[in-house]
Amino acid sequence: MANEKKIDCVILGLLSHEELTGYEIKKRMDTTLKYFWSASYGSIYPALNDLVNRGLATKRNDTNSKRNKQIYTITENGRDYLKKWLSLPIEKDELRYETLLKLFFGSEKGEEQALIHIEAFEKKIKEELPYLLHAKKILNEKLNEDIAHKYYLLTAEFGIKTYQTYLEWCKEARKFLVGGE
Amino acid sequence: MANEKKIDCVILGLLSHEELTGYEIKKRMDTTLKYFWSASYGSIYPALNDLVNRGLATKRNDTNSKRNKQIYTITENGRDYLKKWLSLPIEKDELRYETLLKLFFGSEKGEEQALIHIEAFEKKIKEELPYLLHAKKILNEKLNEDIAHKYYLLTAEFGIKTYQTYLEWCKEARKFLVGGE
DNA sequence: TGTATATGTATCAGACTGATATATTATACA
DNA sequence: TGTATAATATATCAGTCTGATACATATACA
Repeated sequence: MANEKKIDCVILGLLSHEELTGYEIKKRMDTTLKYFWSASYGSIYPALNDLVNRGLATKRNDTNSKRNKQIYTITENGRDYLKKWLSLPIEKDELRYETLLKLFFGSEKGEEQALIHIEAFEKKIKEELPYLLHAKKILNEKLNEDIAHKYYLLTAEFGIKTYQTYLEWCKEARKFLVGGE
Repeated sequence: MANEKKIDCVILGLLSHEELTGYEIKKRMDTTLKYFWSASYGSIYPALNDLVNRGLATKRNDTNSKRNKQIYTITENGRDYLKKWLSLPIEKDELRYETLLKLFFGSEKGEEQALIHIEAFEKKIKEELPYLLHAKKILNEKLNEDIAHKYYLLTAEFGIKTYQTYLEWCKEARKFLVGGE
């Protein structure tokens, strides 16, 4: 145990809310989950096959659709597996910010280059923040419709608060770099 | 190009400041850099051999030490390579927080379990924050001793601000989960 | 003297990414 | 109505990196 592959757990987590295709799972990753997790096709599709083989999910061909859609559904075993994983202590929370890495080694290239990276970071955060704010608004309105919304809201709130802090830091960092101190 | 392996760049970044052994590089990763980057022995040692083969670093046996120490030094080519990488736009800033992932799927196990994860997260942040605050103090005192300290300070400040925000979020999240709304 | 901890190098199975290939269907718009 | 473009959908793979482990020596200290 404790050898739960992350990709299996994320997929089961998503399937615990709704039936999905591999493509739809990737979309959820790239929109909703991207603020704190990510996954590639190269891990999603093999994992889906594996989950079916282990009886944690079932696969059926969507006859309604004209496409060759494979719809995946979580099984009771899959739900148990997910619950067990959710009960285990967190193994790792990891930041992997290339911006901070390049800034840390910034003396090699100087202030001008550091400012470029900070401003690019600021721009990206400013672009993404509205999506989080919008999600918060919608989730607050529909808070009673689904128990899961409460948990979604907590993670959205986390993103909003940290992004706002990032923007404050950007401002200070720019000032610090330009104005000596 | 733009095919710079991250591990090569981090190592060259560290070597641009001082000569180091593989073991010391790992220590820097686990102490200073861990707030925004990480690396394992499994990538460090092969990368060091590779850097030497490509002429970006040199290796010499420490004759002073009784141990079989290999000390690595950055070359001029290595410094150029590092500078080039520092000038390239940031490819990816990534958060990988298992805490948020488990919280997002929290409805499956309920509030009690969610609180456990939030409190564990809070505890870890509270333990780590003093190190960042201490680093900030030291860096501020020695700001004039080394140009690099200015850049170290910026990343420490980033960590402090975000960690403080995390703690605020923890407080609110606990309140939100316990007190209905 | 013993033993626990720190220093130091190295390797490997397995997880995951990023890119790419391939094909079909929906949609925009001319 | 035709057609180019975007979106949907699945799949694979070389290469990167982790986490674990193995092994050996040096140092602190009891």
